[in-house]
Amino acid sequence: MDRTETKRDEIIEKIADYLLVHGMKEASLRKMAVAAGTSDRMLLHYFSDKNELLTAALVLVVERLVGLLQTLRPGQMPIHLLLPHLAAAMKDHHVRPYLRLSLELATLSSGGNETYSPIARELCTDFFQWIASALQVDREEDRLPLAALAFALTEGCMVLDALGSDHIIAEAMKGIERWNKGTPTGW
Amino acid sequence: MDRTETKRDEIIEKIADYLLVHGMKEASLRKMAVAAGTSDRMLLHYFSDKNELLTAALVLVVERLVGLLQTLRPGQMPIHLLLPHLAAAMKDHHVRPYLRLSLELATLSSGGNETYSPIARELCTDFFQWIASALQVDREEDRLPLAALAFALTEGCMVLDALGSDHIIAEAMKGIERWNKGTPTGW
DNA sequence: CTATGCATGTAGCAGTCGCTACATGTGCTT
DNA sequence: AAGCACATGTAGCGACTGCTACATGCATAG
Repeated sequence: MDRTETKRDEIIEKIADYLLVHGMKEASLRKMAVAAGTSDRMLLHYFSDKNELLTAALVLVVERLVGLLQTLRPGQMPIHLLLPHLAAAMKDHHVRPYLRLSLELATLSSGGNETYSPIARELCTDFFQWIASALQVDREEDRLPLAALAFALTEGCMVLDALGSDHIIAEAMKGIERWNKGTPTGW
Repeated sequence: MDRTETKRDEIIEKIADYLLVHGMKEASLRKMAVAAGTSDRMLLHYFSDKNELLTAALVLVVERLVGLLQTLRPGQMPIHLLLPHLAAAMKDHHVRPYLRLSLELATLSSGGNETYSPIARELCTDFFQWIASALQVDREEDRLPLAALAFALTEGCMVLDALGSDHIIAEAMKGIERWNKGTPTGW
């Protein structure tokens, strides 16, 4: 492989590391250069601009997530068991950085920055597919709706977690139990 | 009231407007000064620093949200009806800015900035209480857990909305129907 | 050995940021 | 009318941002 290509890839790896730890907010060229063991000057030598660098690094982040989720693939389980499993995964220090980063990217999107929203969507789609594949359902037609439900709930818990509102998360988990014991009369 | 106090309050009102439209990312002293019809110089005359200004404005945002939610208080309804109601509220152009801002504040918190996390928590607590009060339950002990569940789900939908993943939101809504028709055998 | 091309360092530009020093104006009190 | 406190304008500092111009290295091909 081209020496230039190799160097590029090394840089991308280190920037991906950096982004997962420090997030987009800390991603200035100078800081990333230090993290990659080079200079801002060199980052712009290997990449045409900051945008291209970040895009390449975020694509790698997505690839890493896919790999990580494959190693974590749990046996299929019904949704009322899967949800607490997901809430726990949110705290897992392997998974958490990806969720934190996707939250940050979602916020950027929400703020009008459309640069990275395709990548952010892909991050989320991967999570979604993973949940869908881990879901045990009676009728196959229920898989996607219930997976979407579980995913939305997980994202919500992530926001609450970011706020440090752990007590609301705990209440929500109790809510799942109530829901599972579902008293159809009341609803 | 003190003239200074009056001027301060005027500024706070306009900054709150600005934050709800443009978010924290666009909240530089110079930009906010233009929005408030004054100069950055004057903002720092009425407030000791940017932090104090933003805190005051965000407190007002919280107060406004409380008022807004009171006017929107729907009749109590069971959770399977409330959830689509909440998903719709998320798109409402009165409510949406508050959700967007709380998402941004949550992301800031998640990134280590603890300056505004108390205010962000309060924003969320207010939403949570509002949902709890709008919930119709058989057993009073189910109110908080189910409200927390509904709230987490709403926050999750907000993230998906920020990403433009409307199709996943739609799936999640279908998932709620499935859940409501709950086939206990499968779960 | 020389020449060409890539790698890298140094320095700096133009912009934004939060914040401040200094001066001027303006209106109220005595 | 004089003086004083507050209001406001102008200008700028030092730090950071993305990015670039210019020069020097070094290595490999002819």
